[in-house]
Amino acid sequence: MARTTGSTSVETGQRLRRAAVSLFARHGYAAVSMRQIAAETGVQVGALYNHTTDKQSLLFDLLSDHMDDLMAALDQVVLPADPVLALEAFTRFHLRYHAERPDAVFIAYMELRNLTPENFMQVESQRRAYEARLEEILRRGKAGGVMHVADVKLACLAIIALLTGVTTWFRPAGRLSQAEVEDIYWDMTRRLVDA
Amino acid sequence: MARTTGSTSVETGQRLRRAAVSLFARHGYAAVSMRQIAAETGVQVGALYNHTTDKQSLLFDLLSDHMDDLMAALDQVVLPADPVLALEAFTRFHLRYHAERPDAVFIAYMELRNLTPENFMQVESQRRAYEARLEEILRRGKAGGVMHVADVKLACLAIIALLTGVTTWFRPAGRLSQAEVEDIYWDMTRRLVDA
DNA sequence: GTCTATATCCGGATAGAC
DNA sequence: GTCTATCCGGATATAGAC
Repeated sequence: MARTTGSTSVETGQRLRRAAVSLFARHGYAAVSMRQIAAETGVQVGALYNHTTDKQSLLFDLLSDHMDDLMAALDQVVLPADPVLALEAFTRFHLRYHAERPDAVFIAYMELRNLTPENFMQVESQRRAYEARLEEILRRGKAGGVMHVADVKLACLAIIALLTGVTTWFRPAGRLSQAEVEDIYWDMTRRLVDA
Repeated sequence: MARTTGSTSVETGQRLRRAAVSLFARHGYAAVSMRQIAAETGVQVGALYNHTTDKQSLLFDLLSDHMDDLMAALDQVVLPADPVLALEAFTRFHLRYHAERPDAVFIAYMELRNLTPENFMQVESQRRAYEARLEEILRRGKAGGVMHVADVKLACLAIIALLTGVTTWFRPAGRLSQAEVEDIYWDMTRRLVDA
């Protein structure tokens, strides 16, 4: 189906990526076929290969670009010098950014094992760079005596797990609004480090 | 390869399940073939079907039995009447139980989407029953004024996410021992509810 | 209960016309 | 850039001998 005239390479490429993100999130990378992706994109199978070299590259690009976007978005946030305020800013940013892209977030941590070892290492290092930002905040808070952090690395992992877990159940039409969830989670995060 | 004499149905069935858990955890349900499972089990493909009706049933049985075992193990734990002590007991139980079966835990929350809708509903209800135990503790702690819990449901989900996240990185040979991790996570959990 | 062999289908990826 | 047609390997599951 779907328009063969008027379509540019960029547009089809975008539709392909959106289709892949949606399908991978719902069924998992390994369970989704290139035929399904083609159908969702609105082209025939062969045409996909004008926009990606193979299925693995498609997954890698989605994950790697997601991490790039996440880092770039965090860089736009002005993190206050005060560690507690910085932690609040980080918490709210993380929740909001993830709430806006549930599918991309979901595959970013569910499909890591379907990357080739080289691709996995690359994405892992991007993820560590992101976590390092949080670790730095916790380290400053601990050094300044305004947070109780027994172990910076563990607190970092705990907070990330805590916050990212929201994406597994949050629905905009649910009992709580995004803003309410954000407030409650910031409250819990703050208490977790005793700030 | 593999003994055809001296093997009983039960033994092969156990080996099959162990092989499946290990492979599913490493590569994901959809990415693992029955051939691989057969090789790891030490039998030929056809023999697998004496012990499971199909691949989907195999996954379902693993997940459902895991949830049953988890509930049964929790039932063995004597939860103190005091909510804070009960939360500590729950936290330590959860960490220890999950640390002992990293593979089973991993697939129990990674492979939910590969269940058929009916099977998914069944396992989901088992999972909710487990979470209800934690919710009850938090509800009592809040009612008794010994915990600060803005929202019981969210605190429950947050704590589960926090604790279960440990399985994604914990290795016995790592920087911290199981006991150290347990203490630090109980400390963070306690602070999270301000107990 | 396990084996070998096979039916049947679906997967990723490519070739070549338009 | 997209289409149709196809190669080819590997998937689940079954049949029938031992």
